Amino acid sequence: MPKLGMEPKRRAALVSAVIDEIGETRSLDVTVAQIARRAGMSSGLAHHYFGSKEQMLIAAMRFILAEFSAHVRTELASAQGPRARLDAIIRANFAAHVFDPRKTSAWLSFYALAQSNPHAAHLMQLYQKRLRSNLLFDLRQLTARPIPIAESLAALIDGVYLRAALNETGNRETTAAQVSDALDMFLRAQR
Amino acid sequence: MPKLGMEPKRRAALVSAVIDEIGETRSLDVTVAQIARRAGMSSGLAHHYFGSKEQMLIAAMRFILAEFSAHVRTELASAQGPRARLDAIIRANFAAHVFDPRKTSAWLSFYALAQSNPHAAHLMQLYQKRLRSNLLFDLRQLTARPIPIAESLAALIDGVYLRAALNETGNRETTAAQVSDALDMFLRAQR
Amino acid sequence: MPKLGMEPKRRAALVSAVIDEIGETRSLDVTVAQIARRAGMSSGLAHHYFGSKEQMLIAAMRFILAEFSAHVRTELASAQGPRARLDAIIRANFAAHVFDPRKTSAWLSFYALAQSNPHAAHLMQLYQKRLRSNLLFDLRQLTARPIPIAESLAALIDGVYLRAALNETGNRETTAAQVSDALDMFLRAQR
Amino acid sequence: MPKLGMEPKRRAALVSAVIDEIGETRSLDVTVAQIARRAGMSSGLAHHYFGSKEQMLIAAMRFILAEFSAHVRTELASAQGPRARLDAIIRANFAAHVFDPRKTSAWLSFYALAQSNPHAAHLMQLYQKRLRSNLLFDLRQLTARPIPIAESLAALIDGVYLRAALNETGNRETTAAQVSDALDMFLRAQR
DNA sequence: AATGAATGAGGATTCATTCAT
DNA sequence: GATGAATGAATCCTCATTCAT
Repeated sequence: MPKLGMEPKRRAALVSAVIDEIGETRSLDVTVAQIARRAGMSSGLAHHYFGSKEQMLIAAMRFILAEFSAHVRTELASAQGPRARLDAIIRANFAAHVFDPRKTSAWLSFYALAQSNPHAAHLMQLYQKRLRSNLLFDLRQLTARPIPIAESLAALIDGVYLRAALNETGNRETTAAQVSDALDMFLRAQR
Repeated sequence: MPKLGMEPKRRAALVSAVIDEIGETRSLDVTVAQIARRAGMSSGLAHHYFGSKEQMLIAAMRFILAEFSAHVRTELASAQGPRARLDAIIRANFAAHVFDPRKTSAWLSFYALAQSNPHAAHLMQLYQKRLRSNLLFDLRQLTARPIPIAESLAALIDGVYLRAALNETGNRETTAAQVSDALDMFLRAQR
Repeated sequence: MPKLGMEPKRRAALVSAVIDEIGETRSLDVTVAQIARRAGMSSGLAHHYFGSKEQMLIAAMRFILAEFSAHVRTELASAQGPRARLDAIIRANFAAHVFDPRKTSAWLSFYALAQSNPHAAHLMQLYQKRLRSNLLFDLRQLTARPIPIAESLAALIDGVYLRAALNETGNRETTAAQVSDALDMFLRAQR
Repeated sequence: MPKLGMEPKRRAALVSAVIDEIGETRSLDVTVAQIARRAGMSSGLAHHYFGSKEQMLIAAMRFILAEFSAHVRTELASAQGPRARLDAIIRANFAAHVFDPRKTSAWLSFYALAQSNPHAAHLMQLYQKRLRSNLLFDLRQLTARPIPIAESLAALIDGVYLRAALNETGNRETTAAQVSDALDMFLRAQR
């Protein structure tokens, strides 16, 4: 059974299985056995690749974050001008794959995990810093008080995401528009 | 040793212990034994009063919610006019005892729990509905489009709270002011 | 099922089960489940009382040591004069219950354990110190060079015990006599 | 990479790794993976050469025994007369490489293993028989009662070694002298 | 009411061994 | 020969829950 170059595939399958499993149970109370079974391998192999359950969870979190970052970059690439770029960021935050119930469920669980797990906390801070600096970069060109707006906007994005994750209404278009509108208000109020 | 009228005290001690324990471990991974010990009784007695661990968690969540609601009412009682009342609500959301790390930690954990536990989900919805209707009541007197503003404001409050819970910066005055400012922007933009 | 005052009984039953189990498998590779079953309880309860498997092993070692010490004291109590006391000590080291295959097997395993386990090492040192000081006390009255004789005698006792444990010849009378004879030679040589 | 004549080297490397690993962990709780890694090969290859972990342990024990035997022969070769030969044997038992903590640690672990493992028991008996017959051969020329002295001397050697293994005092010169002195006493007492 | 003894299922992790390549 | 992927049984330990007293 052992094949060459299986490691990346196995790891990817496990990370995906972690997200699926969290999405299905809607909690972090998933067992390594469940994850491994879903990924089509034994629990022993899962440990062989990740060392511990915690590492699997962190890898899943990292994956979601990386995927999200990639999406932000893609959206930004095709945006013209600071206001359009801000909309691109907002859109990325509420894109289909980010809003996928499996992902929102995982993300919300990771918020809780970040309270007690240093690795998760670190990743969460990374996400927050990136969002903040992305927002600041464009806001600086649009307003004289970019910092409070960036912070409010970041909080708003997280808050909207949080509520959406909990209610699973999933009205994505509305959601992104709602945040974009709020941004308009912030900007107009500064004038 | 059985005394009359102990039940309310025992239940209160347990609820308090649940919150303390969650606050200390910063997660829901607390054991009934830990909770009971902290509350000064045996784990058997804890079960006697609550039937299950889940009920203890729900009771703790309910307690936090009730305490918060009471605080909102108190703040509202001394507020004059719709704008002042909105500030009262905002203030209540970031009051010392609500912002207490033990409470934010518990609240964030409950967010995660609400995904998989129907009782927790129900309480969470209750909280959200109350906040929404409280905001709407006053916003209706200040703007022609109260609903989107209420929703954005609610999301902002939750987002700010979420970020605070994670970062434990705990700069409460700033936080409340930040949200109040955002509200001003929302209102001004509507004019 | 829970009864009052069960703890001492349970602990004693577990300690005895540990020794029996080690004696039967003739190694430390015994499982908590086996021990608990032999002691007539669940593995959970075994952990409840001892916290860990290691603690159970240490408790068993401590028990054997205590039992041995008590026996030495008993033998010493009825011995008259230094030479007779030394014989009493030697006799105690090869008494029936000490020479019980279950005990020798456990003791030999503990020798190995003492290499890597600090608690076991500590108990082993305790045993060695006691033996040494017991021997020295009487040797001081019989010879001008008590220390080397005490050390040789202690090593001889341990060596004879070790060989007996391995070979299970169990010729106890011969064994004790052999050591006593050696002691005579040591003493005569000093004169 | 397969080279001719690698087998003896691989086996030697593994045997050496077993001893090092036991010496380092001071217990038999070493994994095949650790051993193989230390020997610079995969765990699969280790099995290929030895078939099982048990065989590796036995091979290590056999190696130590063979090395020791060779050393005894060397020492004996340069000894003149029975008393000197006995000293040679004693010296060999406490020679630097035999007294090496890695070796004493392994040897003590093998004592424990010999209780439950027939192969280990067999090797242990082999060692004991050889020591006994070596001692007897020369004692016969020095005393009328060679057997009890041989047995006491063997026990003394093992006991001293055991204590040294546990305490790691490693005062080799003293140790050998102590045993040689004891032998003198035994012999003098017989006269 | 109150205790804490008792259970036993469940879960993470380890590891010798096998085997496809 | 050589690798290391893969398995899965085994084991320690935890913990919610029950229940005799």
